[in-house]
Amino acid sequence: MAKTRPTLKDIAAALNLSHPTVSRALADHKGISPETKARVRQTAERLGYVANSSARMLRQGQSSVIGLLLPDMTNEFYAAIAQRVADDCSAQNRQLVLSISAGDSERELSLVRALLEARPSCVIAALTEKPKPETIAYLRNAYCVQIMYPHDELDGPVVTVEDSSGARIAIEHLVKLGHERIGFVGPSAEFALGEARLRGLRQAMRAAGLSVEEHYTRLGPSDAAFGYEATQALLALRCPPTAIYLSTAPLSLGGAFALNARQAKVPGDVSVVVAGGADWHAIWPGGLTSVTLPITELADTASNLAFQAGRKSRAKGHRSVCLPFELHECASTGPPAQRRG
Amino acid sequence: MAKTRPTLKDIAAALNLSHPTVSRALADHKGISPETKARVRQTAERLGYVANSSARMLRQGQSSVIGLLLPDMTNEFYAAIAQRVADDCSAQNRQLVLSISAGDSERELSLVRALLEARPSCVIAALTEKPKPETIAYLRNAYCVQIMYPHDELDGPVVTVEDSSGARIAIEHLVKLGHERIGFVGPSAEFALGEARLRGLRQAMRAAGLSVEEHYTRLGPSDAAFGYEATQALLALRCPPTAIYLSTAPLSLGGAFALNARQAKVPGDVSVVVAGGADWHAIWPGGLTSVTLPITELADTASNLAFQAGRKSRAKGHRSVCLPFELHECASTGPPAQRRG
DNA sequence: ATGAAAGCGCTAACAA
DNA sequence: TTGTTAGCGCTTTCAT
Repeated sequence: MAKTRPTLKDIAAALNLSHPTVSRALADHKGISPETKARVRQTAERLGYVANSSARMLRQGQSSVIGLLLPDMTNEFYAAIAQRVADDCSAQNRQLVLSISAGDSERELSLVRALLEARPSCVIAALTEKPKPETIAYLRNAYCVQIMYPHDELDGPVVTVEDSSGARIAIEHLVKLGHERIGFVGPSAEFALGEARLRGLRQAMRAAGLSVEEHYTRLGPSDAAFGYEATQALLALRCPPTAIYLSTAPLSLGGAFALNARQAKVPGDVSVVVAGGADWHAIWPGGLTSVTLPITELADTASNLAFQAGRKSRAKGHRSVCLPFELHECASTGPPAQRRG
Repeated sequence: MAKTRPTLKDIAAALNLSHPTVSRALADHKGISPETKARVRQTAERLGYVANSSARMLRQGQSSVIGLLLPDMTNEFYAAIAQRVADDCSAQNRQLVLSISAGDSERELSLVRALLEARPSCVIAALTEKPKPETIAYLRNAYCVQIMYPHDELDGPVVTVEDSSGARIAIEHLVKLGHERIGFVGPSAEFALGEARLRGLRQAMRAAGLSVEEHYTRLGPSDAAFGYEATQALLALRCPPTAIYLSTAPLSLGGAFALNARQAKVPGDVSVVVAGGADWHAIWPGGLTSVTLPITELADTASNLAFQAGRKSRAKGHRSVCLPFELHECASTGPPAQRRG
């Protein structure tokens, strides 16, 4: 049976003190004799006293809860965000309340409602694509840091990733190495994210003075099977690209299988830039050059904004941060092979 | 500014009612006129009323919080557990407070302490290998469901996975198909999990009347690089195994790369059983035969035990559940090729 | 240096 | 059907 835990009064009774004195002793207030503090702490320890955050919250009018609303934990990206935010919270003695919307705006509404019952000092939210108006209304009366794809009718701090920068960084890197025939495997515009990434590709290619060739650009669902198939197709072309950019993590894995199956020399036959950092990159000696989401920085930025809730500083215009992707140069990219003839 | 939200009194004042009446109306108690209920609900809606769970908890002496303590969210297995438990919680209108110990028992202690401040009705915990005695002491006075690798000094419900069953199921499946030369790639006993899985292999082989051949058994770190290397080595043997069991998810991925690189026909040249379910299995037409952790069942079992907290039913001896792995037959396993000569 | 009293928002017992 | 009262555990005045 989960026995009811001891309260301040229990400690007070054990020491013939009043419970406010015990409270002040534990909070290390000045004006309590060191000796009393020591006795109180000792007794608290002995009784297994743990403060009741509900009572504290009720009294103080503010809780130590940070709400985190994410669409999906099976996505390694969001899982990494959750991990980092959890780390940040524990470092600041904050409670993390986690809600998973599964991309369902109806569910998101009920989760937000439930979350607000805990009166979180801040909600860090990656909202669904089309949140219900009620959800926005609820969040408007709370302090909310939006991440990833912000809903613009909700003001407050926003931490996003500059979506087009992934392609730009990858392409710039390849162009600098001398590549001109660059293959691109990405999510098609019908799927989430597709459009922005494709736009990034076009911008980067234009900036490099290259044109986006139809047959070098393979768009489809962002899964390993398509990455495999599309990369196979690119490698099988009569005049294959000298470099390939695989623009999402699942596509990268599929693409890696394709390279492997063809026993393509990397970067001898073809240079490769993949998306995301993963364990299996180590299979290639020297690793794979990759473009990654700035997960740690994103999570830390959001956490810090969250922890500022309640301070005056945030009254001055909501800070918005837009982080670029990061390039990690490894052994899978190099100059293109000399053309024959 | 996160304005202070309206309270029951605000609603009561707006309608010339007493706040307990409003409370009962919102809780749909009988003995309140339907008309009043309607008016109250409407006004609550209009004012954006959201209950204060701290006040409710303080009054009722029990919260709707479920604590979830996990070692690592970047591990896809734990991420999937978190996802499912979060789903279960939202279905039951419970709050999920997440804590990540990172395998650090010191940190685990401070997280448990912080968690208990919220007076969770239950803590679902995958404890570190050697929890601090204080951690155990704290949890002893709470209702705690342990998952995965339980600490036996802490009583209460336990939900585990029958570690040796993965190998048993895989081997039995292969033996039934007629295989005798079976390769095994697994985590060595020095690494966590290693021992139990290896024991599972030995049991299964013995049960099948087969002996564990030294050169068919490759043990090392549970990562893709080792899986790749070990599988390559198995395939390169003069007399290679006719089937291979890759016993963890990262090893499976590495092994898949090796099969691919050698252009091994699966299951023609070699049958393969992998561990875990993943997107990339779809690259093989018909998929890969796999042995998976019963993630959903494990999470649901833990959640249900958690939701029972406070009921009398749990007084009767702590229910312990030990779930077996699951076999998913796909196209990567078949009878061994005919021996030559 | 310590105690007494009040009140945060809610619900449950009792009264009307 | 509704109102009154009390109290959960804590912190914060204010008094001693």
